[in-house]
Amino acid sequence: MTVARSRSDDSATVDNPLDGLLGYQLRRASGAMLADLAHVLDGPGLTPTEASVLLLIAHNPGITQSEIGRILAIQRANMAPIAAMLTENGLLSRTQADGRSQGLELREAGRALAERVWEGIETHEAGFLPDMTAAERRGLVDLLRRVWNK
Amino acid sequence: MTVARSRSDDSATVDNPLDGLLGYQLRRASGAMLADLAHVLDGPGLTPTEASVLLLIAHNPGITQSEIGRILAIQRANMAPIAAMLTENGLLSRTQADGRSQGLELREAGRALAERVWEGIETHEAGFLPDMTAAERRGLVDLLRRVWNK
DNA sequence: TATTGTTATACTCTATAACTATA
DNA sequence: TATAGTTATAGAGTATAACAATA
Repeated sequence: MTVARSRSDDSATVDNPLDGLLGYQLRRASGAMLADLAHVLDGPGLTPTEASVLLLIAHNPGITQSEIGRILAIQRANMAPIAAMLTENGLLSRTQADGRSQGLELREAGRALAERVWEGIETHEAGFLPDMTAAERRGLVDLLRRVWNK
Repeated sequence: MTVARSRSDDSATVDNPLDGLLGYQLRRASGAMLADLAHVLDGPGLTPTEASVLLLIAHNPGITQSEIGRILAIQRANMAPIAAMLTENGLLSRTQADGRSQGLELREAGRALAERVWEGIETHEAGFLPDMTAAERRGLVDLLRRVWNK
């Protein structure tokens, strides 16, 4: 028999109605991984968003700011300072593609940093749910992709 | 045989190296559900955070602000304006527990709103991954809980 | 007309520091 | 000493509007 516990009982088990919600668990899980990632990226001196842009350019030399924004869900207006920062730090070079758009590609320092960032991310990723097989992990990632994609 | 496509090809398939990352997929999935939830809560006039506080109080009458903050990962300092807003809108009543802490419980309007909010959330949740069994969904939620909990 | 890059700006969310009153 | 509630503030992250140049 369970007894209704007074809320002044400090160690009381709290009934969290959000606990079974997909949206709530996504928020908490995402927040936890993002906080850990931010810590990992302190070394390289990048924010998670900047790192994602760096990696996307590394894999797609010649991509434009607008294209990056569409893929990563970053507003065009918010891409400008990110691209400017990467350029000022000597990580990125811009080549005029047509009169209004410029293709982005990494300089040598950018490629080296992207490699370092990627290694950090792999370690970071492995730290979460380490007791899953690669197949199970892939299944989870595929499921999450279906939540927002398409 | 695949051919390296020029980046000036607008419909080019972009190689997104983040696509297989758990952290990235969590971020995108969480963002999509949060945006949809915010839209759902436009009616009740609450933010997702305010709604989560409302529901937690509904299920735990007498709970304190600090306790809510610990459970939902909201700073004590950020709980103050939320509790003030709910009180000013006649949703919440405060009862002095001891000299420094006050137990929170919903007023009748708060209970009614919590009920309405919960129904909205259930519809919202059902809109994502509707082609899953209840057991599959529970499995996913349990997995996500392990990502950040403990 | 639509798109690219840009600037300026506002708004939300979250984090920190400091203070008081109390335990 | 530690905790509860509060205020003030600062920093991200993100959103909108507008503009010039170009397609």
